[in-house]
Amino acid sequence: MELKRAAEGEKGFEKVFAFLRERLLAGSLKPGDRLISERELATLLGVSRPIVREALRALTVLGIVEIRDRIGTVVTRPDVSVLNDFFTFALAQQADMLDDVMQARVAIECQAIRLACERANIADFERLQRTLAKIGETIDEADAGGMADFEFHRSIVTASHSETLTVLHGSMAGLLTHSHRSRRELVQAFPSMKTYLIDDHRRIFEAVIARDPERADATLRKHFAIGDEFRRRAVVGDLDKTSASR
Amino acid sequence: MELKRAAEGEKGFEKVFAFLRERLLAGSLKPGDRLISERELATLLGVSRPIVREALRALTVLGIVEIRDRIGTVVTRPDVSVLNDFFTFALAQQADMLDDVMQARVAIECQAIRLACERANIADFERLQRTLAKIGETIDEADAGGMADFEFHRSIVTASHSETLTVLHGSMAGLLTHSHRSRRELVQAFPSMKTYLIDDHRRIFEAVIARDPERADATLRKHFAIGDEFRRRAVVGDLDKTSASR
DNA sequence: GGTCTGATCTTGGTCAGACCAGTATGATAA
DNA sequence: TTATCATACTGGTCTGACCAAGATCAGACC
Repeated sequence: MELKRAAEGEKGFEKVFAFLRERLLAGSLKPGDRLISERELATLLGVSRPIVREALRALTVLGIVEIRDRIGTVVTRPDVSVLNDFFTFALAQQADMLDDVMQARVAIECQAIRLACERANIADFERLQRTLAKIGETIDEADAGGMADFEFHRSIVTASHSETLTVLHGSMAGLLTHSHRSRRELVQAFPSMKTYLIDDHRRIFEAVIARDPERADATLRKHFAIGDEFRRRAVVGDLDKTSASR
Repeated sequence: MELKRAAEGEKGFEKVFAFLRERLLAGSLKPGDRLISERELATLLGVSRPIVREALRALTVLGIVEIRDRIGTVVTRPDVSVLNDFFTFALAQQADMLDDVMQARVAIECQAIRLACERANIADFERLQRTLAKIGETIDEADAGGMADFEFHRSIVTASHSETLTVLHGSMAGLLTHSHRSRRELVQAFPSMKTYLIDDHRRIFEAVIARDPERADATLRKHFAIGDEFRRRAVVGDLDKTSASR
């Protein structure tokens, strides 16, 4: 059997990992299933328990499996946290990747809003409306304001009813949260940004309500572009063109 | 120090993982660095070696470090394979996620082509031209044709010069490769699709050359939409009205 | 008879020490 | 100075053991 040969050919960790991988991919191990105990797995595959634990731990960080203390190991549904971890580490080692991640976020969100225009239901509309209102209410608070902004954009993605888009967006949005907040801090100093924030989001909302993908996409893109412009000016210290003072 | 408290508060695996995570995120451990040996790490953190190995293995599957036999553990640059693994597992357990992943791919690629219009250089143009030509040459071969198609789209993303987009696209494109190929198999049976494939890709190429983001995005979107349409018809077994379009 | 309680089995979590097989290095011999 | 070889590493793995706490089931109690 090639399966057995493969299991014998690889050693230790790889053997166990491959063994479980096959079951997972083949579908014989589905979410909710309990794996056999570590000891059984060890004797079954002819390896030691520490090795088995390595493999299980590997699957754990991949979000495939969950090790429950004194209960057993169960298969879980793939989770966002993996991507989160990945992007976190990736970003830490390449700070210049931040703009890059932002691009990816724009990509996801623009696609999401198109889908949202087609698939959003009443509940989605209501959530969008709520979060939009929240943006108006919290316009003067840095933290709450940033949160509201985040929630609004997340609602858009949720309304797309696309799990993959939601997952990807969620994993990146976390990293970009502080960027949201830093933008919000600018708002405090420069009231003229308020109109930008409120009006822009409202226009986006209206486009979704109108179920107009093209307009929604374009409006959202413009929204991001303007946000970029603000940040660019902030770097140069040239924020006066919006109001006065400095 | 909270750092020490955290290290003491958590146990075993978490302790080691958190310890390394901090160094990685703080930047005191950069790609290329060699970690101290497993034994040292174990005594340093007051845990056993198997536990250290669990943590190292976890970082390995996350693509953060690489364990080299009899050499040591070195920090690597985050790799695509993690996302690949994740999507593979995720897809295996939720087959209906395929269309969803396709949506994400469209999202990434449309954003990428916009960036490509701005940032592509001569080399990118040349690669696009080569892959475009390849599509024409291999139009009658299922395998080679699918590969050429894949390469063309990949070239677009590469031309965006965005690492994140490239990584995401790469991790999803693999899963969708066979979908490409199955489409190609249809080509064999229905020659009228040839014009669609060749002309569409050429139009996309021209839009990039013209450095027109809007047109490129729109053309690419249409390309995907038509592809969807073809697949839809294939399901219904109604592939004759190809040149009609909508 | 039904319910509660507790001993026992099992599970994950961890440790200590050991052996192997190669690598890297430095000391010794040519 | 160079070439060779012993030794001190490294990761890779195994064995066997202990702990704490959930799971289970038998026996005691109501």
